[in-house]
Amino acid sequence: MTKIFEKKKVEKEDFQKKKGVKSYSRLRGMRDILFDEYRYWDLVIKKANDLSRAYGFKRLDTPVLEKLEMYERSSGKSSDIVTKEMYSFLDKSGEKVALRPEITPGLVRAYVEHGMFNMPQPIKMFTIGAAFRHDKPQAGRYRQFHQLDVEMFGEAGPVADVQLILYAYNFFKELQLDISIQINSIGCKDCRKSYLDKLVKYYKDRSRSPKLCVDCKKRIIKNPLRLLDCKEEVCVAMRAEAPQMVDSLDDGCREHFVKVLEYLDELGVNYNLDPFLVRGLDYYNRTVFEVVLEEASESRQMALGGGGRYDELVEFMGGRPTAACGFGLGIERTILAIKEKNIPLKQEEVTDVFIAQLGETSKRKAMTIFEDLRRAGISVGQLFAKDSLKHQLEEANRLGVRFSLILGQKELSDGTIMIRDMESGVQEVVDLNKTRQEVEKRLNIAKG
RNA sequence: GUGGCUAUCGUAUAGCGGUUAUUACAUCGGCUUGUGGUGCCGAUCAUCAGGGUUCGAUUCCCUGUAGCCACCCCA
Repeated sequence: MTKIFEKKKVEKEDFQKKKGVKSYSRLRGMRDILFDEYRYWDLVIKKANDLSRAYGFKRLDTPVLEKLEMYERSSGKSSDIVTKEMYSFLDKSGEKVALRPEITPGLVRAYVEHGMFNMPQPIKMFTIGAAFRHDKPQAGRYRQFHQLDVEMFGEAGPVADVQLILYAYNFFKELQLDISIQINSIGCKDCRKSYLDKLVKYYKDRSRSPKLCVDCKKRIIKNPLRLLDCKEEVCVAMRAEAPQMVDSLDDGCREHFVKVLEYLDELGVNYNLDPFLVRGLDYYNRTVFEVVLEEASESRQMALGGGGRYDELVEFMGGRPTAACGFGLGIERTILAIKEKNIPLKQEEVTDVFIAQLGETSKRKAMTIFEDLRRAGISVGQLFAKDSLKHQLEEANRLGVRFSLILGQKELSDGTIMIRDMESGVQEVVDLNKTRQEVEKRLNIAKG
């Protein structure tokens, strides 16, 4: 290290020590959402609001912090999300609480707690908010991430499933992303039971079970359904011959699933039947689906969203037996996909006119004019914090305004104000009392 | 949680045992003390942290941290 360098470094450290300060950085897997990023957020949130309105879903937000027990019960005490990834801790009163690892349970809780079964069914709701999982971070995967969550309670028929899938489908399509829907039915608790017996029997066969990977040897006992989505080569090969859930559906479940698919065909929704699709949460039954990006070019193959039916969950969470279904989709992942596809964003909001001031008295007057123009619906830029005209016009230029108003001592004493055309550089002096009219006149001409 | 790759000004980068650590954009100042956009001049700003090897480390090694990639899982 050179001497100069060393000296500088020591100075910096000394400075920090003397002041008693240090700098901090974000926690791992956490992100700040900066100004430019918000342009994407606005786009996505607007699409969510528009579609929710169109399909009749209303917004409902619940707290990010809830009782730990609630997630253990709903998402499943054995699920990875609950056992390995949840941020849970004791609060100051000693209560076991958790930051939500997913959003659905909170919405179910709200449905039950507010007695929504007494309202006209179905109840259709959506929420946009943060969820937390202590995962190992990667692109599109953060410890605090945001989901759009859409749920429908009190409708058992296939139209409910279809409307949700359609919502998800249109959401991505209208954001110009090429996605496909992976869909499957995992039956109800009755027919799934007999299916699982068949499945376990298949895998326990002496010709197969010794070859299974380590994880699958556990799965066969703990959660046999998950045998199906193992990525190990041997296990993938083995599952080709395995009995499929769709063949074991009972009459009710089969009829339901067939109807869902018929509707989707009718509506022209591009879907893939995936007999091995199972989801990571315990509460699903019948229809399950995932949204994946079509682009084969990207090696990254992350689900943008997923959901399904959970007809038992409301009762399981202490409510009246209520059929329900829903889905969640990742905001960050959606934005990542939009960025990777280079989908152009709308231009930022334009500012119509800038007001510059020179000197204390004109600053006061300029602030009043700013308010007048603002109330008249004109979008006005300003930099009252700086006094030099140079700085102010620089800012005006950054904002891309068509006209700048300049108010100095001279204008103020004459009762006038200067209007500068930023393209031509032509400046005119007009009556201060007619500022608004003069601005409006010029803006109208400029806009044609 | 497991394995791999990476880490230089705000951003994007060059250098790879001895340099005044490169360049561009951005930022700030000046040319122009009441005038922006293009021009010219100048300035500020970085080797992720800690240890080791070495006469000497930004460069090599180890550990930590963070990001990325694959897996696990999922959004």
